[in-house]
Amino acid sequence: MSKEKIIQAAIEVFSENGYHRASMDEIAARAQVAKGTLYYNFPGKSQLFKTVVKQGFEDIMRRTEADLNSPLPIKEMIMRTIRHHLDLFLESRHFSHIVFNEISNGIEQDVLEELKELKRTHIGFLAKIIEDGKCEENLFRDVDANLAAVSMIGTLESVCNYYLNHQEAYTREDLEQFAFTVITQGLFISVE
Amino acid sequence: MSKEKIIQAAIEVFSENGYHRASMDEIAARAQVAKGTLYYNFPGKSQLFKTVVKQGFEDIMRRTEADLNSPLPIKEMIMRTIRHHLDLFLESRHFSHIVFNEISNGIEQDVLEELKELKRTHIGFLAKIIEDGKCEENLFRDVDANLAAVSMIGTLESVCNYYLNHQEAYTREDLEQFAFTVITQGLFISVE
Amino acid sequence: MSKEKIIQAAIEVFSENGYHRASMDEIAARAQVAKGTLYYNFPGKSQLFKTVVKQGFEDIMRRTEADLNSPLPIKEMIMRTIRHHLDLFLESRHFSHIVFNEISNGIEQDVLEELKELKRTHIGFLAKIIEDGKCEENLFRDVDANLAAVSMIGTLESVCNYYLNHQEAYTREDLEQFAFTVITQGLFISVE
Amino acid sequence: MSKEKIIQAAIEVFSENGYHRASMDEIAARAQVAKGTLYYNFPGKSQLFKTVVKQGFEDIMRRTEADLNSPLPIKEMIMRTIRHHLDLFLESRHFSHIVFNEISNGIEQDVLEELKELKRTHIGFLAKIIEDGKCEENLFRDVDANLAAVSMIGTLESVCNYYLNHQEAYTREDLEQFAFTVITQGLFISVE
DNA sequence: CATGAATGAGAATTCATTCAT
DNA sequence: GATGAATGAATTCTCATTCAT
Repeated sequence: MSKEKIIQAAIEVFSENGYHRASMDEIAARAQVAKGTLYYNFPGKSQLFKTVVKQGFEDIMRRTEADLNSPLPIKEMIMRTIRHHLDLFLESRHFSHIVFNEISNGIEQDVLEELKELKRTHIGFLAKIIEDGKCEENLFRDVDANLAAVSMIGTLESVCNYYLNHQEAYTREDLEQFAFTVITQGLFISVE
Repeated sequence: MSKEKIIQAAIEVFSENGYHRASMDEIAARAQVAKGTLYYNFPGKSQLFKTVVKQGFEDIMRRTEADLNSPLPIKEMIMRTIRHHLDLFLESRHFSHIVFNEISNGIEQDVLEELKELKRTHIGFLAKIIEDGKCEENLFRDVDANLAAVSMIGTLESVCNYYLNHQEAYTREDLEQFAFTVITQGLFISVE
Repeated sequence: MSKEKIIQAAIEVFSENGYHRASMDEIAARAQVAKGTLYYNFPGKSQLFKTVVKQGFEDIMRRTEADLNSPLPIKEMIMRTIRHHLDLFLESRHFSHIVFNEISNGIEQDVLEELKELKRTHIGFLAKIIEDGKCEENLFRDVDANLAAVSMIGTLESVCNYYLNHQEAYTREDLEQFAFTVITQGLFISVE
Repeated sequence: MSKEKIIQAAIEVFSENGYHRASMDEIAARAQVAKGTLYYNFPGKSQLFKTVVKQGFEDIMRRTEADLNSPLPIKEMIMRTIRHHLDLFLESRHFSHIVFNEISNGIEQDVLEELKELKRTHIGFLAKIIEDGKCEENLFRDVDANLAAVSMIGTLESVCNYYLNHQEAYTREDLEQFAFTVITQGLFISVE
């Protein structure tokens, strides 16, 4: 059906170009529908973008959640969470960038609000994993869980971006290992 | 003189809107010069952007360097580096975002190349601080210094972004403390 | 439909102003369509120009060819060819000028190449008429047919241009007669 | 002095680009003077253009006249006239094109009038050579001398243009010979 | 449901010209 | 005489959106 084709095309185009550089023309072309069809299915560019972003967030949360169903040690949970986020970030670099960062630019206020809400949900989702970990195994440092979630996302996104430009220097496993280490243990060897 | 006024206006406008949303019209208006004056002083939008970004990078590196030239313990150096980056990020939120993330979107190829070079320089600058620290005090974990630099930037930017939307919940000192902790020690309390 | 209206308007505007003085705004206004419609139908100014020129060339060749179908004495064929070219040149003075001369200025290289090709085709078309004449009636001097074609066009265009500025002094018939004489017999009465 | 440098630069730039594509910036750069200096010496672009065109006309007329002041047979006079015009046309292809054709486009009315006057003078100059020939040797056909002059210019310009694009196929001598033949005797071998 | 022709507001860029020094 | 920074009108082109079919 058109709607699904459009969303897939939109994911591609937004991912490759960012919100502003992405054009409805190209999305339509990529989806192999007429431009009018875009507007038949979505009220406008920003709404289409919202749908795409929403799907991305839901996707990563669903994937992560599914993988965390069975009771696992915290370390393993964090490792898996990192892995799922790396997957998403490496699949569609710009998309993740948009999702986590570009939400602010030139989008209608109301859509913007919804996007921020989605972002909050995602941060909350990660924060909850962290909070749960705190209670269960007393492994986490007593820091604000939201900030912790946010810093984790920032690290992952930034590191992925660098990796994508220097793939010759690292393997995907290096990346995972590095991310896990730096997120959980930081840069210093030990602090009294 | 016009050139300086334009750069200041451009910093503002690019910071507030990102590269694509920023219009030469608004930059000219903000700088209180005619649109032609922009093109008299800069070959085009992307070149102006490059100038602005360059200035930002040089600024933060100069500031940081100036503050680090006396011999200091590593911890203090990292703390100050973090502080300077937070300063920049909080001063011009979108600007830092652009500088560290948006460098990829729809900018002329040649300018893009120069921007990437600037970015590499900055990463190298941070990596060097980390490398030096490794040698001198044996405090750093043996991780890749470039990835370490990149992850640090990612954390700081992401955390700043969150902070700017939740200023009521945290103080600037909270932020600094959190960033320092999470960057140097990670989220976990102890590791065997 | 828009496309045809635009081409007609473009012929007018290009004819009256030449390529560079012609503005897309005016073409749009003359065609009574929005500016965007121009760009919906043609990729840009130079492509629109190319279309217009192409149509002009095809037009004159078609008209001439149609009139030369039946077997005619060479003299009559040349006369008719001259007549058709005068028609075109007098109809749209600048257009013909552009077509035959302005092809060189500030047009994208690829479009320019196509225009030159069109011009070559037209020269070849005239040269063929001349070549055929040579064989059939042994009337033509043994000169290079391409140069002959080119000099014929030059004479006609130049003479038309002058005529358009001095219409009070000559009739259209004078013009035709003069062109025929000077092209076929030259300025001198007789040469041994 | 500046004035002369500017004129030389202007000749070059107008020749290479035509009136509209030529920019005052480039003329200034080519003349190695500041842009203001152009306007100090000439009231504006069109006036500068007029000066340049005037100089071109005067130049060719002077050269031709100098070469024709000894008594010569008509044929030789025509040959020399053709030769001088070919010289000019081949030296600065676009310039001659401008001089003989582009004078009409988007130039201020008053300057345009002066340019037309210059053109008329040149046509008159050629027409006079033809008229004189008529009287003296009774060699010329009894055609309008102005039209004859104009058609001669058209032939020469058109043929030069073609030659410049096909230099591999003809020599300069071929060109001269062809031009002389076609102008004086036309394309047909004999007429009853 | 779907189309695609048409729109028009807005953006970047060019360039002849002015003017204070 | 000469300069060059500054101007702003004009120009090409883009693209989200609308609407009749």
